[in-house]
Amino acid sequence: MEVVPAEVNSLLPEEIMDTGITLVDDDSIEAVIVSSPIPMETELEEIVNINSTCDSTATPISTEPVTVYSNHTNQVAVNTTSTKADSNTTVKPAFPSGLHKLGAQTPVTISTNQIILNKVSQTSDLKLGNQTLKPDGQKLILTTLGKSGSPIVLALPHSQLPQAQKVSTQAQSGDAKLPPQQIKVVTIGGRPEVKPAIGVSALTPGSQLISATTQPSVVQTQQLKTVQIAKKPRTPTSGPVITKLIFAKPINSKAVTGQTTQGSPPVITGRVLSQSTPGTPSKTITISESGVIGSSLNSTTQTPNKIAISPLKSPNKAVKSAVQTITVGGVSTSQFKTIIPLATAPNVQQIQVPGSKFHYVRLVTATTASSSTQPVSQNPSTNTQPLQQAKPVVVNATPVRMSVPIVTAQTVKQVVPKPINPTSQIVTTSQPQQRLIMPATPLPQIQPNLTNLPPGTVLAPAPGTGNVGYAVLPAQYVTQLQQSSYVSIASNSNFTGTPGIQTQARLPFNGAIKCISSVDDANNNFLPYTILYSRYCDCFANGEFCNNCNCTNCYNNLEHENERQKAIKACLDRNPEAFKPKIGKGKEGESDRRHSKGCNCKRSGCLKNYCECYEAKIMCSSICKCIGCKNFEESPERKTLMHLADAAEVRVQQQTAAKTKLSSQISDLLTRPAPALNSGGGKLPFTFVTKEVAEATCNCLLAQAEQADKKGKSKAAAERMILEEFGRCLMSVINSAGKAKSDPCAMNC
DNA sequence: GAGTTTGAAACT
DNA sequence: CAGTTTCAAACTC
Repeated sequence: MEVVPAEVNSLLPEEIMDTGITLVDDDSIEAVIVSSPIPMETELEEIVNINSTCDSTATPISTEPVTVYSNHTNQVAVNTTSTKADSNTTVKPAFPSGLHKLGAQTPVTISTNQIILNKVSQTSDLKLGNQTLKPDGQKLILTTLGKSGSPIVLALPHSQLPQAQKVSTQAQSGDAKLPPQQIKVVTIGGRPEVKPAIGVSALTPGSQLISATTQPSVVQTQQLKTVQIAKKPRTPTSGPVITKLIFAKPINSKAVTGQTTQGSPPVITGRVLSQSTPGTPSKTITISESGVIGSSLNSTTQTPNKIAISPLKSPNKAVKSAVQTITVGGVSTSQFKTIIPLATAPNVQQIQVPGSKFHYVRLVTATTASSSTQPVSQNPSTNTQPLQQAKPVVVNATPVRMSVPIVTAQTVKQVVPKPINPTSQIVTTSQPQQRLIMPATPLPQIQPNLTNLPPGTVLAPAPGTGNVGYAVLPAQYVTQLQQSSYVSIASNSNFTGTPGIQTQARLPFNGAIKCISSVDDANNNFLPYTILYSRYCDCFANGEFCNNCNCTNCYNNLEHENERQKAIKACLDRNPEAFKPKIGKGKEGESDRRHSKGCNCKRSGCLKNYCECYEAKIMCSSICKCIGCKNFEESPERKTLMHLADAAEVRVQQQTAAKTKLSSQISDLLTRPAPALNSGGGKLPFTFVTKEVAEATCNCLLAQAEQADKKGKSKAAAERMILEEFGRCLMSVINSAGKAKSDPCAMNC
């Protein structure tokens, strides 16, 4: 069983979507540890535990420390030291120089920082843009799409090498719990300031190193995180299980204030992890790294259905977004999302769960279901390797068929307590609105009763009950995943922008409508990024992938990441400020917030939502070029509008309160026993409004009307007379009711 | 829900 | 920089 530790998800969308997150000292980079093919997903620690418990001696562990170092000649060399005959791989930075200028001067370097880890099973070289990947028998190839001046450092410090090897040795001795052919890893750097092999932190024993180091003096240090995909011994019948892992990680941060920080480091924005096993198609691990768009991070904001890829959302938009944050070890991080290794050639099927607000997806693979998945140990106490990772919860579901009512994630996590580093503990306090459950192994059916499982939850089969496990992950990933299933390495090789992907746009699952972008011209030629994405697409403008947008020919997705990156670059070329928040902090003495460019309204008087200032609930400033602006402090129109708005709001509140009260009273009345007319005590006034009383009252009112008419009273005066008469009638009724209460015969007499 | 208005962004 | 075009959101009916 393979699992992507939920912790990995801390790098994923939400975190990045945050509009106000301030890049503090670290930005995290996760090392990805991929061990070989496994049917199920689970976190390493747990896997280790499992292995030690269930099969501690059966599986010799060999780790494959990967040493990656970068030199300053813009080459990233990946040295892999493993018990296997791995050879070195040299990867040249791929990105053309054209991209380089972005990073330095433009905070946004989304397009410039991608790292693709290809696990190469092929003998031929891969070419990605300017990069040439030489498998050399290596299992992983690290490529960087980053700026040529920004070497990506995948370095295992020389000082660490022995240790890593030692670990490997220990593992082989049977002591370790890691399965054979473990990992490879991968750390991603790619910042300009990154320098080779500095300050690499050693992972816990059994972990492999993968580190990205940054310049020590650099404020933004990168934090390592690891993704481990444990490899279990394969049974003769086992088939390849994991096909791809896709992590889409948006870029960190958008500054609410609009202030930009200098030299914001690139952040991993997305990854596609895949794994190849002998006899199976090669799989790739793609890790894209994007730059932070000159924004400071100080809060975490997430739009549920969007996959954020950059901190571009304007503050006012961000306000609308649901904020999902979790605190991990005192550090606020985004909620994790986990993408689980999928079976090869996954066939994703949506599952509707009645009553559940989550979407589930069933993944059915074509591979044999009898694979090598081993029952997961449920004895966490045997886990002696506290990895600094969050762990997916492994649930020992009864003869697992995920059809069984499963404990909620929270419960599950309690069930599987595990000593972990506090900083890596996953605390899920809020859930995305969509979840996906994906079987780690082929399964004929899912009987969904799996609500409330947080992303990252791994449902493992009970021992001896089969090979099916599930993991919960956000729906958008599945959408992306599904799309990406069409993408092969070949498509990835289109990094140069070759018009290879064309017209194959696929509608999202629920496909909606928006972002209609052309892909072909009349000659059926590929139209490059300039029109790939509608500049009017909010998702794109906000640095998000489209998801459930109803787009037509939408390229704003993971599958078309290359084109998308180009589009981003194009936008930035046109306007370096394109993705910066429109609402920023004003000058000294001005209001706290103001539009960065100012509005240009002509007809709306800046008092409608057409005006970006008004929409942001700020007043126009000196930089606005609006005509007939009424959106200033002393504007009577504005004040009137504000008063009206306030009054309307108050009215709504009052109405709501009145309705609530009335509803409560009616409910109360209905629940009371019917008043006994002869009880002498429970009579209510309305019980005295008989037909006769009503007729008499109406006669009185008519009489008043006639009298007013005779006297030549005005309409208003007549109405007043009638109302006064009506009041007297009501008083009479009430008085009669009061008397009747004290004297039951009063009304009858 | 369809049609109109509006202004941002792109284009020339 | 200014005028025009395109587009999606806001608005109106």
